[in-house]
Amino acid sequence: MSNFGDLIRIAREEKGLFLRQVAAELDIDQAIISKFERNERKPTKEQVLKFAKFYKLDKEILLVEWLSDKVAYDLQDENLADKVLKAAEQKIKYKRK
Amino acid sequence: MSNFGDLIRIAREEKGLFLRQVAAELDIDQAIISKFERNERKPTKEQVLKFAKFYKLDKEILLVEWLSDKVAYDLQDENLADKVLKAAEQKIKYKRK
DNA sequence: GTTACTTTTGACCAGTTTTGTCAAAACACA
DNA sequence: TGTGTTTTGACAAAACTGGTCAAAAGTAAC
Repeated sequence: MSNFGDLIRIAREEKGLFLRQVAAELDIDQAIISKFERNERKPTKEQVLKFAKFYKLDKEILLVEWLSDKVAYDLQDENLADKVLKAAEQKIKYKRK
Repeated sequence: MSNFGDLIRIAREEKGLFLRQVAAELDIDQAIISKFERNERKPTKEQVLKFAKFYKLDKEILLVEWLSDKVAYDLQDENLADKVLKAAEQKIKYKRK
């Protein structure tokens, strides 16, 4: 199962870059990027888009990864997760009208 | 489409109680309960459980309503909502192992 | 083991968001 | 108008986030 951190760590390693370099390029502290890569902290949406652009990753894929990490995190210790997701789906559909 | 606020407002009206009375009973400021009922504020989990107990509503139903409101809110302006929910579902399933 | 480097950890701060309190305003209705 | 309920909004307190930094831990060559 993939997650946001893995995606950006793999992208960085494939390009052979150090945290320091990415940090300088994106103007984000390297300690924070380290935490993003280990899923210890969640980036903001702007940061997600920065990563997508810099690593040339599909914006949508990265955003979905990021948001679903967040949702899964919110529901992690809820045994009601399935019901919640179904209900949320209905509500979102409803709002679209 | 139901939501947390409607459920507790209807429950209160069915019992013919005033906000003041519920507030005293649950030790929550009546202004806040008024806001919960109009979905202007989100309660904490503890508060959700207090309402379930007091109104004798099914705990699970109320929690699902509350959590799905939250998830739907988080994803409201994301056109990726469907993909996000599917991905989150997979992640939760995966974590269960 | 020492050196030279990268990554991780944790303490701290600042800014934002959330939650609670309260009283006044708005509303309902006899 | 008078008596009650509900809603609103300003404010404070508490909790949460996001960023900064330096020290600690890890890695590899020598």
